[in-house]
Amino acid sequence: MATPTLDAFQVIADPSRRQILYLLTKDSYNISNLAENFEMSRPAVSKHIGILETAGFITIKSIGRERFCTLNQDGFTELRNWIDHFDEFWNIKLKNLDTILKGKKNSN
Amino acid sequence: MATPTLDAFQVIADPSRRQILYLLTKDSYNISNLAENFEMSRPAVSKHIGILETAGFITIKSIGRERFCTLNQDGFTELRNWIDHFDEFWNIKLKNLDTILKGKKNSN
DNA sequence: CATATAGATAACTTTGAAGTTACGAATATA
DNA sequence: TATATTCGTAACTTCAAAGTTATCTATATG
Repeated sequence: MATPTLDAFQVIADPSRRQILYLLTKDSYNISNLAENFEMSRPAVSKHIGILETAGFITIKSIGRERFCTLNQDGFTELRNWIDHFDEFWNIKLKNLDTILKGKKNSN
Repeated sequence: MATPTLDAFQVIADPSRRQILYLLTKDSYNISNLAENFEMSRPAVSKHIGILETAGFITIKSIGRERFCTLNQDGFTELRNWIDHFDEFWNIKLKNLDTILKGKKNSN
Protein backbone atom coordinates (compact mmCIF):
# COMPACT_ATOMS: atom_id res chain seq x y z
CA MET A 1 0.00 0.00 0.00
CA ALA A 2 1.18 3.47 -0.88
CA THR A 3 -0.80 5.11 1.98
CA PRO A 4 -2.67 7.46 -0.36
CA THR A 5 -4.88 10.32 0.77
CA LEU A 6 -8.39 9.32 -0.15
CA ASP A 7 -11.65 11.26 0.08
CA ALA A 8 -14.34 10.15 2.51
CA PHE A 9 -16.17 8.14 -0.15
CA GLN A 10 -13.09 6.28 -1.24
CA VAL A 11 -12.20 5.62 2.39
CA ILE A 12 -15.41 3.72 3.10
CA ALA A 13 -15.35 1.96 -0.27
CA ASP A 14 -12.97 -0.61 1.20
CA PRO A 15 -14.77 -3.44 3.05
CA SER A 16 -11.87 -3.93 5.47
CA ARG A 17 -12.01 -0.29 6.52
CA ARG A 18 -15.76 -0.51 7.02
CA GLN A 19 -15.17 -3.59 9.16
CA ILE A 20 -12.60 -1.69 11.22
CA LEU A 21 -15.10 1.12 11.78
CA TYR A 22 -17.71 -1.43 12.79
CA LEU A 23 -15.36 -3.04 15.32
CA LEU A 24 -14.66 0.37 16.80
CA THR A 25 -18.36 0.85 17.57
CA LYS A 26 -17.97 -2.10 19.93
CA ASP A 27 -14.68 -1.34 21.63
CA SER A 28 -11.34 0.45 21.39
CA TYR A 29 -8.55 -1.53 19.71
CA ASN A 30 -4.83 -1.18 19.22
CA ILE A 31 -3.33 -2.09 15.84
CA SER A 32 -2.39 -5.66 16.76
CA ASN A 33 -5.78 -6.40 18.30
CA LEU A 34 -7.43 -5.11 15.15
CA ALA A 35 -5.18 -7.22 12.92
CA GLU A 36 -6.25 -10.36 14.78
CA ASN A 37 -9.71 -9.85 13.30
CA PHE A 38 -8.49 -9.92 9.70
CA GLU A 39 -6.77 -12.26 7.29
CA MET A 40 -4.38 -9.54 6.18
CA SER A 41 -1.06 -8.67 7.76
CA ARG A 42 -0.55 -6.13 10.54
CA PRO A 43 1.21 -3.62 8.25
CA ALA A 44 -1.83 -3.70 5.97
CA VAL A 45 -4.11 -2.91 8.91
CA SER A 46 -1.68 -0.22 10.01
CA LYS A 47 -2.01 1.50 6.65
CA HIS A 48 -5.79 1.28 6.71
CA ILE A 49 -5.65 2.93 10.11
CA GLY A 50 -3.48 5.69 8.67
CA ILE A 51 -6.03 6.31 5.94
CA LEU A 52 -8.93 6.30 8.39
CA GLU A 53 -7.17 8.74 10.70
CA THR A 54 -6.15 11.12 7.90
CA ALA A 55 -9.75 11.21 6.67
CA GLY A 56 -11.04 11.93 10.18
CA PHE A 57 -12.89 8.66 10.76
CA ILE A 58 -10.84 7.65 13.78
CA THR A 59 -8.68 9.18 16.49
CA ILE A 60 -5.51 7.56 17.79
CA LYS A 61 -4.20 7.81 21.31
CA SER A 62 -0.67 6.53 21.89
CA ILE A 63 -0.03 4.81 25.20
CA GLY A 64 3.49 3.50 25.46
CA ARG A 65 4.20 1.52 22.35
CA GLU A 66 0.53 0.89 21.68
CA ARG A 67 -1.82 3.02 19.60
CA PHE A 68 -5.46 2.85 20.56
CA CYS A 69 -8.09 3.68 17.99
CA THR A 70 -11.52 5.19 18.60
CA LEU A 71 -14.17 6.51 16.27
CA ASN A 72 -14.17 10.16 15.25
CA GLN A 73 -17.44 11.68 14.06
CA ASP A 74 -15.76 14.20 11.74
CA GLY A 75 -15.16 11.79 8.88
CA PHE A 76 -18.80 10.80 8.74
CA THR A 77 -20.10 14.34 8.31
CA GLU A 78 -19.45 14.64 4.59
CA LEU A 79 -21.15 11.31 3.94
CA ARG A 80 -24.14 12.24 6.05
CA ASN A 81 -24.51 15.55 4.22
CA TRP A 82 -24.29 13.82 0.87
CA ILE A 83 -26.98 11.30 1.77
CA ASP A 84 -29.12 14.06 3.25
CA HIS A 85 -29.03 15.92 -0.05
CA PHE A 86 -30.60 12.98 -1.83
CA ASP A 87 -33.08 12.39 0.97
CA GLU A 88 -34.15 15.96 0.45
CA PHE A 89 -34.60 15.20 -3.24
CA TRP A 90 -36.94 12.31 -2.47
CA ASN A 91 -38.88 14.37 0.05
CA ILE A 92 -39.43 17.19 -2.42
CA LYS A 93 -40.56 14.67 -5.00
CA LEU A 94 -43.04 13.22 -2.50
CA LYS A 95 -44.28 16.67 -1.60
CA ASN A 96 -44.80 17.57 -5.24
CA LEU A 97 -46.72 14.36 -5.79
CA ASP A 98 -48.86 15.20 -2.77
CA THR A 99 -49.57 18.68 -4.14
CA ILE A 100 -50.59 17.25 -7.49
CA LEU A 101 -52.92 14.74 -5.86
CA LYS A 102 -54.54 17.44 -3.72
CA GLY A 103 -54.94 19.68 -6.77
CA LYS A 104 -56.68 16.91 -8.60
CA LYS A 105 -59.07 16.41 -5.72
CA ASN A 106 -59.93 20.12 -5.69
CA SER A 107 -60.58 20.25 -9.43
CA ASN A 108 -62.89 17.22 -9.32
CA MET B 1 -13.70 -0.23 -18.26
CA ALA B 2 -14.65 -3.82 -17.63
CA THR B 3 -18.16 -2.90 -16.36
CA PRO B 4 -17.70 -4.64 -13.00
CA THR B 5 -20.43 -5.22 -10.45
CA LEU B 6 -19.59 -2.99 -7.51
CA ASP B 7 -21.21 -2.66 -4.11
CA ALA B 8 -23.04 0.54 -3.18
CA PHE B 9 -19.99 1.98 -1.42
CA GLN B 10 -17.68 1.34 -4.34
CA VAL B 11 -20.26 2.79 -6.70
CA ILE B 12 -20.30 6.19 -5.01
CA ALA B 13 -16.53 6.19 -4.50
CA ASP B 14 -16.11 7.45 -8.05
CA PRO B 15 -16.44 11.27 -8.34
CA SER B 16 -17.85 11.07 -11.87
CA ARG B 17 -20.64 8.78 -10.72
CA ARG B 18 -21.44 11.11 -7.82
CA GLN B 19 -21.58 13.96 -10.32
CA ILE B 20 -23.96 11.98 -12.51
CA LEU B 21 -26.22 11.35 -9.53
CA TYR B 22 -26.10 15.04 -8.69
CA LEU B 23 -27.08 16.04 -12.24
CA LEU B 24 -30.01 13.64 -12.05
CA THR B 25 -31.39 15.50 -9.03
CA LYS B 26 -31.81 18.46 -11.38
CA ASP B 27 -33.19 16.82 -14.50
CA SER B 28 -33.47 13.64 -16.52
CA TYR B 29 -30.68 13.03 -19.03
CA ASN B 30 -29.94 10.64 -21.84
CA ILE B 31 -26.42 9.24 -22.21
CA SER B 32 -25.20 11.82 -24.72
CA ASN B 33 -26.56 14.75 -22.71
CA LEU B 34 -24.80 13.42 -19.66
CA ALA B 35 -21.53 12.98 -21.54
CA GLU B 36 -21.62 16.65 -22.54
CA ASN B 37 -21.08 17.48 -18.86
CA PHE B 38 -17.83 15.51 -18.59
CA GLU B 39 -14.38 15.44 -20.07
CA MET B 40 -14.53 11.72 -20.64
CA SER B 41 -15.89 9.95 -23.68
CA ARG B 42 -19.48 8.83 -24.13
CA PRO B 43 -18.60 5.11 -23.80
CA ALA B 44 -17.04 5.87 -20.43
CA VAL B 45 -20.25 7.58 -19.28
CA SER B 46 -22.25 4.70 -20.70
CA LYS B 47 -20.35 2.26 -18.49
CA HIS B 48 -20.80 4.41 -15.42
CA ILE B 49 -24.51 4.40 -16.17
CA GLY B 50 -24.44 0.61 -16.39
CA ILE B 51 -22.79 0.43 -12.97
CA LEU B 52 -25.25 2.89 -11.45
CA GLU B 53 -28.23 1.01 -12.86
CA THR B 54 -26.98 -2.41 -11.75
CA ALA B 55 -26.46 -1.09 -8.23
CA GLY B 56 -29.97 0.40 -8.16
CA PHE B 57 -29.00 4.08 -8.09
CA ILE B 58 -30.75 4.95 -11.34
CA THR B 59 -33.53 3.70 -13.58
CA ILE B 60 -33.36 3.80 -17.37
CA LYS B 61 -36.29 4.29 -19.69
CA SER B 62 -35.65 3.65 -23.37
CA ILE B 63 -37.47 5.92 -25.80
CA GLY B 64 -36.58 5.18 -29.37
CA ARG B 65 -32.82 5.12 -29.63
CA GLU B 66 -32.42 7.25 -26.51
CA ARG B 67 -32.06 6.02 -22.92
CA PHE B 68 -33.26 8.43 -20.26
CA CYS B 69 -31.86 8.15 -16.76
CA THR B 70 -33.62 9.03 -13.50
CA LEU B 71 -32.69 8.51 -9.88
CA ASN B 72 -33.74 5.32 -8.08
CA GLN B 73 -33.95 5.41 -4.30
CA ASP B 74 -33.10 1.71 -3.88
CA GLY B 75 -29.35 2.14 -4.26
CA PHE B 76 -29.20 4.72 -1.52
CA THR B 77 -30.88 2.57 1.11
CA GLU B 78 -27.81 0.57 2.09
CA LEU B 79 -25.78 3.76 2.47
CA ARG B 80 -28.48 5.41 4.55
CA ASN B 81 -28.67 2.38 6.84
CA TRP B 82 -24.91 2.32 7.23
CA ILE B 83 -24.75 5.97 8.20
CA ASP B 84 -27.71 5.53 10.53
CA HIS B 85 -25.87 2.76 12.37
CA PHE B 86 -23.05 5.11 13.24
CA ASP B 87 -25.44 7.93 14.09
CA GLU B 88 -27.00 5.55 16.57
CA PHE B 89 -23.54 4.94 18.01
CA TRP B 90 -22.99 8.65 18.59
CA ASN B 91 -26.47 9.06 20.08
CA ILE B 92 -25.92 6.24 22.54
CA LYS B 93 -22.59 7.77 23.49
CA LEU B 94 -24.29 11.12 24.09
CA LYS B 95 -27.03 9.46 26.13
CA ASN B 96 -24.47 7.65 28.28
CA LEU B 97 -22.63 10.89 28.87
CA ASP B 98 -25.89 12.50 29.84
CA THR B 99 -26.67 9.70 32.29
CA ILE B 100 -23.25 10.05 33.87
CA LEU B 101 -23.65 13.80 34.24
CA LYS B 102 -27.10 13.41 35.81
CA GLY B 103 -25.77 10.73 38.16
CA LYS B 104 -23.07 13.13 39.27
CA LYS B 105 -25.63 15.82 39.95
CA ASN B 106 -27.69 13.45 42.08
CA SER B 107 -24.72 12.31 44.12
CA ASN B 108 -23.61 15.87 44.83
C1' DC C 1 -32.85 4.12 -49.74
C1' DA C 2 -28.98 6.72 -47.87
C1' DT C 3 -27.32 9.12 -44.05
C1' DA C 4 -27.10 10.74 -39.37
C1' DT C 5 -27.65 10.00 -34.55
C1' DA C 6 -27.82 7.31 -29.97
C1' DG C 7 -25.86 3.86 -27.78
C1' DA C 8 -23.52 -0.74 -26.43
C1' DT C 9 -19.58 -3.55 -26.48
C1' DA C 10 -15.00 -5.54 -27.41
C1' DA C 11 -10.12 -5.05 -27.01
C1' DC C 12 -6.63 -2.71 -25.12
C1' DT C 13 -3.63 0.38 -21.94
C1' DT C 14 -2.71 2.83 -17.83
C1' DT C 15 -2.79 3.75 -13.10
C1' DG C 16 -3.02 3.44 -8.39
C1' DA C 17 -5.01 1.01 -4.41
C1' DA C 18 -4.09 -3.01 -1.65
C1' DG C 19 -1.48 -6.46 -0.35
C1' DT C 20 3.10 -8.70 0.77
C1' DT C 21 7.94 -9.23 3.15
C1' DA C 22 11.91 -7.20 5.30
C1' DC C 23 13.66 -4.19 8.45
C1' DG C 24 14.32 -0.55 11.86
C1' DA C 25 12.75 2.26 15.90
C1' DA C 26 10.71 2.60 20.29
C1' DT C 27 8.96 0.74 24.41
C1' DA C 28 8.29 -2.93 27.85
C1' DT C 29 10.01 -6.77 30.51
C1' DA C 30 13.01 -10.74 32.20
C1' DT D 1 21.47 -5.51 29.63
C1' DA D 2 19.31 -8.74 26.66
C1' DT D 3 14.97 -10.00 24.78
C1' DA D 4 10.26 -9.52 23.41
C1' DT D 5 6.53 -6.71 21.79
C1' DT D 6 4.21 -2.94 19.17
C1' DC D 7 4.33 -0.41 15.32
C1' DG D 8 5.70 2.26 11.03
C1' DT D 9 7.90 2.43 6.63
C1' DA D 10 10.33 1.19 2.44
C1' DA D 11 10.35 -1.62 -1.63
C1' DC D 12 8.00 -4.52 -4.32
C1' DT D 13 4.11 -7.17 -6.80
C1' DT D 14 -0.53 -7.85 -8.20
C1' DC D 15 -4.94 -6.79 -9.91
C1' DA D 16 -8.93 -4.51 -11.28
C1' DA D 17 -11.19 -0.07 -12.07
C1' DA D 18 -11.27 3.58 -15.40
C1' DG D 19 -10.24 5.32 -19.43
C1' DT D 20 -9.36 5.07 -24.57
C1' DT D 21 -10.48 3.91 -29.74
C1' DA D 22 -12.79 1.06 -33.07
C1' DT D 23 -16.72 -1.15 -34.49
C1' DC D 24 -21.34 -2.72 -34.49
C1' DT D 25 -26.56 -2.32 -34.01
C1' DA D 26 -30.73 0.20 -33.96
C1' DT D 27 -33.48 4.07 -34.73
C1' DA D 28 -34.58 8.53 -36.88
C1' DT D 29 -34.61 11.55 -40.88
C1' DG D 30 -33.46 13.66 -45.62
